[in-house]
Amino acid sequence: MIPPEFYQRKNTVTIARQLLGKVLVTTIGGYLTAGRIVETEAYSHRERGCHAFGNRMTPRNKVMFEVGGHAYVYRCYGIHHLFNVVTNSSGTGDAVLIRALQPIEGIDRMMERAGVDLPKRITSGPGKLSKAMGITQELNGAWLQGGKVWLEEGSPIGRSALAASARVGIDYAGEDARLPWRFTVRNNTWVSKP
DNA sequence: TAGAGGATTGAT
DNA sequence: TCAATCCTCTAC
Repeated sequence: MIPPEFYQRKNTVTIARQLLGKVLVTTIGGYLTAGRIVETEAYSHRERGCHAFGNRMTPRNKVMFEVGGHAYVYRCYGIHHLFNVVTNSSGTGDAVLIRALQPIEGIDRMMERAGVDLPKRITSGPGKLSKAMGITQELNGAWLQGGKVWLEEGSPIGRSALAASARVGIDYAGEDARLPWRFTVRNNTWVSKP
């Protein structure tokens, strides 16, 4: 299990990069499901793409201001749940969005939850991967050290296999939308299509 | 308290 | 290209 210190470092962008290759595990509903992280996005309170921009705290995003190592889950477009890992120190407001996984354990269960019949369709985006893993807003604020959800060490991603690009779906962030803070595993089938 | 809009998805 | 769908935030 990855210790709290991993999440509590200052540089959220570095954490987002290092999360690639690690394994997200949930035991929701009594079923073990796990997937290797192949796509992440960093969000810092210093830029407009982030819910916590300008240290703005609301009932929705208050978990982002907890100390690194918590889960931040929120509903988007009234339909989808998005799963984030809170980073940095208490009161900062940084997080990393998990956008795509390569299924490892419980693939049948994940397909059933997502309502699809092809493994490839399970995690083709942040909304669907949350559904497949059983992640709901009940996990908002969960401590990522066992219990229902946590991360494990996986296979590290080599420098040549790592790609950085602009983040998705935050046009409203203006200049900040162009920051190369989306990290993917190059040529990996499971990375979401833009 | 009303109104606008969103870190998405899948069908057209 | 666009609707689904509902919670959250902002302004009045």
